[in-house]
Amino acid sequence: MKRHINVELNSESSLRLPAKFFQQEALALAPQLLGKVLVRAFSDGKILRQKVTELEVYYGEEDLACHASKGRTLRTEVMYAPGGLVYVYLIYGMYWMLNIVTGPKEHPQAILIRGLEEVSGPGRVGKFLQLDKSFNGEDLSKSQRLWLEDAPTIPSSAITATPRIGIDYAQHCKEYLWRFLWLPDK
DNA sequence: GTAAGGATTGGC
DNA sequence: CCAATCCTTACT
Repeated sequence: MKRHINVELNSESSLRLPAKFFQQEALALAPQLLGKVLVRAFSDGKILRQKVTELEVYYGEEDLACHASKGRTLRTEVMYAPGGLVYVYLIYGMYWMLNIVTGPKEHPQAILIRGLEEVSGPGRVGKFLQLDKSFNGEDLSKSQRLWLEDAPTIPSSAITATPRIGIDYAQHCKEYLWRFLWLPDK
């Protein structure tokens, strides 16, 4: 008798993090997101899996470094959606930045994925995952090409917080310790 | 319509 | 140090 051994198929894995996980407030979610597995599946069957090692929080219209500080525009609209969607935008005309929208509806906030196990730098992350404009608004709880899977929580002793990178214009907000790094050997 | 500048990177 | 490269925004 034939048995059902292929219960856990790629994108249908029970490990996939649900929308609810991403609907926590960004600053509470950030340390939990470190160590989670980012998965990118291609139409030819190839799959990339990398743990998240570095990220930054962009929180609310009051945060001068957050794109939502410019108000609600076509570009920032996705950040006003409930957590679990992806915010992708082009910077310096060449790099696609991967952000995860967090928090409840109408509370603009997102987490920028700056580094993976074998990929350093947010521009390189986008290139590695072959992201483009079509990923903006992608639903991580349903997508067949990009999602996150659960993994053990990183102990706080292995997490370092620093100011965010490249936001010198953000006045007092540039001092916030909203960049989080997972340093496994610390 | 037009111009300025950016959540970056790599090369000189 | 600075060019690459183009989208979004804020002006006129």
